[in-house]
Amino acid sequence: MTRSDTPASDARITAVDGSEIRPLRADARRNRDRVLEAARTSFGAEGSDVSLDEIARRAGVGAGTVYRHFPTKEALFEAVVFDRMEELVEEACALSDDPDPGRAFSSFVERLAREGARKRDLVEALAHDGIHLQLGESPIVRALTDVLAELLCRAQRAGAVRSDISVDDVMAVLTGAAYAICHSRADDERTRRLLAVMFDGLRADRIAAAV
Amino acid sequence: MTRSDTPASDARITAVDGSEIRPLRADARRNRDRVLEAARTSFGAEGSDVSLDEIARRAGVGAGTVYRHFPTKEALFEAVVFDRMEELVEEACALSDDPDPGRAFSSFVERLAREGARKRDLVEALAHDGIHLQLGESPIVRALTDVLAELLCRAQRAGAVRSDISVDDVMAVLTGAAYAICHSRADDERTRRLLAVMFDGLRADRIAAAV
DNA sequence: CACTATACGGAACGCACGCCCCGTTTGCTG
DNA sequence: CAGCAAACGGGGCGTGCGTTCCGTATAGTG
Repeated sequence: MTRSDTPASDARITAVDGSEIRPLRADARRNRDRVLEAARTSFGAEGSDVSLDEIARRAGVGAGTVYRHFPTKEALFEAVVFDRMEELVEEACALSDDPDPGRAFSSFVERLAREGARKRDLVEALAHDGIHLQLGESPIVRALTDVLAELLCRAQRAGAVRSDISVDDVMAVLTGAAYAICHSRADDERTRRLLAVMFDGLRADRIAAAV
Repeated sequence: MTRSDTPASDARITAVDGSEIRPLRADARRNRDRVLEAARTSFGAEGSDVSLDEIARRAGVGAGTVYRHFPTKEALFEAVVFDRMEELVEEACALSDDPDPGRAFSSFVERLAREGARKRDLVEALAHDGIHLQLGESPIVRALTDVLAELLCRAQRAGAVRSDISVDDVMAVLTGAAYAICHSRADDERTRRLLAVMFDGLRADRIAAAV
């Protein structure tokens, strides 16, 4: 959804640019939500290469209806990704005042990695893979990066995370971890081990000499 | 190439099943090599979603010629990947009798990660992403896994690598690292840092409590 | 209830891609 | 050099997918 926190929360819609738009008709809103939900499921499970007809079918809607709400497949994909990122940013903000910076960082990193491991669209978006997001440097990505940077910086100052890496490095590590988990048919145990390797690699103590 | 170490090393060809086939005509062999070379470049740079016509064009050859040598696009992709893996297995075997098991393991893992970071087909193959390889459990993949297992086991016994992970875990980590590197526009410095994080995570000392 | 703007669905279009076919060319052999 | 099997190339076919269009249905309004 372009705006509005929960589906069908309000009849009024705010476009991306902030301008007010006439409220949608009831059936239109319902269909829009269905499409978005189907898209979340489909893109999450299979990534951006699910066909739009398939999404329309799963939403119980004609293809034309999808295009009335989202000008392009890419726009629909972006909407899904943005929603997910928005949720993540909120969660990260909630962790911002955790008294233990190391724990706050770890919690969020694990959350993001696990989310990415089950939502292929997220990995694609973070890795600039598959559909190319126009707004690769959009406000949401920016917000996510910023809040992660905040958590990282605090964790580094607290001596919980190695000091030689940047936010972008962490994002790359996260992306790789999520990709590895969801593409290696990882069960819970393997997922746990892969995350453990990642976390040990991110820790501050014993920075290894480069090989 | 289905067999034969260097392009145009011999006029005789051995098919996948080991049966002898009449030697190729000179122009056929030359074109076959050109196609394979173009495919290596294309698949390496862009992954499996380069069009076959594009590969044919880069090879200076008609599409029909490609299909005379490789029955399907997938077969061509497999041929490229198999070649790469064969090279890697050879390198790994050469490291097998290194007196320092930890170093041998590290060298190969770094080699594999860096190779994957520059050859998208490899990452796709290892991650079962993109084109689905029929021979996902082919001899070459098996060989690569086995030789890596050997290196890993020795490194673990020597106390250089954490003992709680399996070959499949290491393959997953490698895949993720390669993916992260090639999809984050990583320069040399970032690549070095990402590899450092991976290696630190793989080390034996200080296995962190799971988060 | 009638009327209209709004929204719907799915047939249709254009395009790109994997793959095949066949008239033509070319390397090999006697 | 002649003859033929082998190989070539690129036009063409079928399919799937993103996108558009338009005749039909319906929610909102007075």
